Amino acid sequence: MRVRMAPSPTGPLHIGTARTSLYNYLTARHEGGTYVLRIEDTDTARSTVDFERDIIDNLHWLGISWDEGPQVAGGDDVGAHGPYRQSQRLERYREESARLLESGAAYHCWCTPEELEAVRKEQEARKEAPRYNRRCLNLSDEERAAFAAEGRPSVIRFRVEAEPIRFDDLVRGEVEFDNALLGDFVIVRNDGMPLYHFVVVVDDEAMEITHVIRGEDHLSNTPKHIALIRALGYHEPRFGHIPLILNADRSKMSKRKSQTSMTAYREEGYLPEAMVNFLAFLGWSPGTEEEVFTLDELEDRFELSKVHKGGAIFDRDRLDHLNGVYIRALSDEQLALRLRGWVPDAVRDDDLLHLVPLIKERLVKLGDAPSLIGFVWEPDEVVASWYSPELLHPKKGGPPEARAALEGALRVLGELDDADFSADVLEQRCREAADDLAMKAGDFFTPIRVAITGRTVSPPLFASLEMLGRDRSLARVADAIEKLAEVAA
RNA sequence: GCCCCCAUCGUCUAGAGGCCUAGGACGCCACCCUUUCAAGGUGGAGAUCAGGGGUUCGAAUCCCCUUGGGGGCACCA
Repeated sequence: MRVRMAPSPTGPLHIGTARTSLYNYLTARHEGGTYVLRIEDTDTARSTVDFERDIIDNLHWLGISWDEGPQVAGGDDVGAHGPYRQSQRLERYREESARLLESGAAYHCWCTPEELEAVRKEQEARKEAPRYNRRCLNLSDEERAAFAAEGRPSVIRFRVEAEPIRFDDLVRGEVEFDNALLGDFVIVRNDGMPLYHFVVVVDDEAMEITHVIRGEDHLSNTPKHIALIRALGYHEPRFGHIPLILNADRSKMSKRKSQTSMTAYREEGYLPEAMVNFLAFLGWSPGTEEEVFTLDELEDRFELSKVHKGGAIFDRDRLDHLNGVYIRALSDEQLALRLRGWVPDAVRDDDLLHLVPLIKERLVKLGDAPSLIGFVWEPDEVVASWYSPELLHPKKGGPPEARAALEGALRVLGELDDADFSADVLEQRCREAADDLAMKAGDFFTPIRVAITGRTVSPPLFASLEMLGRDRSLARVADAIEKLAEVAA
């Protein structure tokens, strides 16, 4: 079995492309097949090497690897079926279109876009299917020669036979189309660049692809491909059309309505293993109630035959949940390592490691870390700017209660030396202080929490104090008291 | 407009004729734990299986129709 993914570098890696790539990858691995990456860059106007890099890097990031094709953006090919970039295969396409021309399966067409548009309008007015009227197929030799002599550029059209096309789709079963409804479509543009439907067929043959697994949006294009395959005398691969990933309104997932670029999710701090797990379950399930799977396990369990037919909405809540599951499953050391990019360089590795237990179970995405523990490395003024004096008030209480708690804290913290400034001791002393003041523990802690972290929601208070250290903690409590006073004045 | 595909809680899904008075997960709501928030635990609301016809002793599961949704019909991929 040989399968492939064929992204077009006309944009960053799309969630849908990633999922299709994943399904291909899993199928190849599960069946012991070969996986090929082909870059479909015939749209020279929109393709860039930067997009190619985004696609390849993100695929690697997800843990998807391939046996043939470029491994690095702009890099050399690996594999015996290259080149793997369509822009480097132009000669082959030219030869194959020449064969089609010669056999009469394709013909030159000189119609201008304006002429085509006029015909289309007429057909619409008559409620006919809009398709090419074959004017150029029926040209006399003299007319043809005249156009050619004129030097007018021409496209090459494939002559579609009026016949039913039937195939057994790997996920949908028997599907039948009537090619009599199809018009003769263009396979080579008038500037000589071959078009998608044509190159995809040429390449799949050249790369000996046996199973074409792609999005359902290609289902109705398949009869075109099969017609082309037959005209060229190629081997017909099996086709499998997987369901689409949908926007919240059930339309095909799009940039307009959803965040579709993998890079964006990566930058928010989703883990690749969570993304893979999530994507795999959008349209597939093992048929059991298990739902947390590593890539390895997916390779083992994935079966194309269990892929669904209906589309699935991309549900961020579910992704978030899974991401949390994977984050919590990481060791402190592993999580600290992953967090490195989200935390300032000034924060030392061993400090970061100590911070990890404070946030591990409240992290949804890695990118949430700064808002949770930023108070540790941000300067006092910055943290103070995060809150207004009213936030210092305990739930049931106002400025007097806040002041009492903060002054109590100032005294308690001041009594401890650096060696005793640990979460355990801190908690014990603060509880005693709360008792002395006849305050509920929670009411006593709230003003301190806000003074220290700048927020009403934070990691556990005493561990936070310990991380901050005696001097900075005292300074922040003092700042808070001052802030309270300013309002009173 | 034409062609094709699809249809189980809000969402992802289990379900391949009797195990289904439809199960799980996310989300939501309560309660417990608790210094906040999470995490965790317990419980709950939530689907007449889109609707209607068949087939069958028996249908979420098979067939047909309707409805709804989606995709495709480019000198984009």
